[in-house]
Amino acid sequence: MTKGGETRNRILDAAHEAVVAKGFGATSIDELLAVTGISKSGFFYHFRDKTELAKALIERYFAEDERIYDALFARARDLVDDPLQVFLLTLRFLADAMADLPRGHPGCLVALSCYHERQFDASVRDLNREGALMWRRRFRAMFDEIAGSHPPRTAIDGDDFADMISSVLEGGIVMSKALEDPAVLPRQILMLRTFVRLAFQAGTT
Amino acid sequence: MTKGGETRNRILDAAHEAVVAKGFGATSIDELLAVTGISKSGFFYHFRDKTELAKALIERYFAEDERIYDALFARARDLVDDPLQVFLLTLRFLADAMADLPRGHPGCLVALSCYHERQFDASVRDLNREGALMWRRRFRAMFDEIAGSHPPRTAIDGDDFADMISSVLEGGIVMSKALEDPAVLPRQILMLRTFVRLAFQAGTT
DNA sequence: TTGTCAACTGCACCGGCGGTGCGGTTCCGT
DNA sequence: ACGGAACCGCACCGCCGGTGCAGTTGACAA
Repeated sequence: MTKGGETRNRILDAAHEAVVAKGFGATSIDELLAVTGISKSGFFYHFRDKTELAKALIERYFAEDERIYDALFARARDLVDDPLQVFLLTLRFLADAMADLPRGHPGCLVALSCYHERQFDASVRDLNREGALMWRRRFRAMFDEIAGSHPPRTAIDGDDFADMISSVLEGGIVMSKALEDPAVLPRQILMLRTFVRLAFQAGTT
Repeated sequence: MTKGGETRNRILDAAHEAVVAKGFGATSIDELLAVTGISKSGFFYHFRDKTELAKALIERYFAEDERIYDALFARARDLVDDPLQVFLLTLRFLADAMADLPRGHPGCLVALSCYHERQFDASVRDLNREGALMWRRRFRAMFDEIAGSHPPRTAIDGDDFADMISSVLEGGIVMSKALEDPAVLPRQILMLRTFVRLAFQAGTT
């Protein structure tokens, strides 16, 4: 990591913390300068403008997101074999992980960008879209794998199923925030787990 | 309606349109003045500050939201009797209504407030919480009514079920925006319908 | 008819913020 | 010894949220 890269990361760290806490619009550049101890010129050396900061933030967010899901799925695959059980266990892990966050999920940058306080340019929208499609592909693959051995009880479109996972996660975060109750998100993830179970399992357990 | 009330509403109309299109932070007061033709002093005569504008916007949004759901449920109750069928039909109506919006759902003010571009004060948070609880009560009542005649296939908490409805709606809006595809939201509502069907119906249809 | 009050207008001004421009400095690798 | 990456310092701009205050208009009530 070059020295420039380190500074850039320090700015991104500070920015991420402030943005999830207060939103992008309410996070001023001056404030990030104060936290990181960098000068204004230094900031604009690394980022052309605030929008580019947002882009970098989202890119980093997706990378981290990928890493987390990979780890969660891998852990579940180590413990069970059946694709359906892998997915159900992953959702359980995810719910546990969300429940362990004392102040709840800090907020998803995709949703934050959608409710763009500032009108972002096309590149941010494309980034967002690509991220959402990444989720769709991931969960869609899982759906196909499960459906291979467990015929769904009712006709379900794979993409719709995949989007449902993302929707409940995004919606769960929103509802957790709105209700000011961090427990809502993990409980919603478990509801999603129930849905998956009902969709694929013949039994009533 | 007094003259003052009319002007206030005109401001709120303009504000609502701009806010769902660009976010709260990106909507300037000056811009609202230009659209409504009112003076800056006039604006601040009606609203102490921008936060109070947000509050008024959210209050109006909830009132409209209540009205819409009441109408949807009433229409469904007119057509079918069984509580489960009423709910399934309502979800169908809702999906159709969302599909009819040419540019998709413009965005929910609750989610917008949660991803508060500006840090809103406690009163806005309370308003948001009250709105989310309103949803919970409404859908919870529906759940209880259905569960009375249709024992769920698996143990489901009523509040979690109710929040699931809100979550999928909120998440569906986010995913629709992220994927830049208005069709995602209605499809997610139909997925939700599938979930409700699976949760309560013994048959596999 | 006069007074009163809600509902504004017009204008000057403030501080914060995003952003620009530019000249200088420090330090690291070659 | 030199060039370039990685900054610092500072002056300046325009927009925006917000304040303060004096003045105007029109409806309605005494």
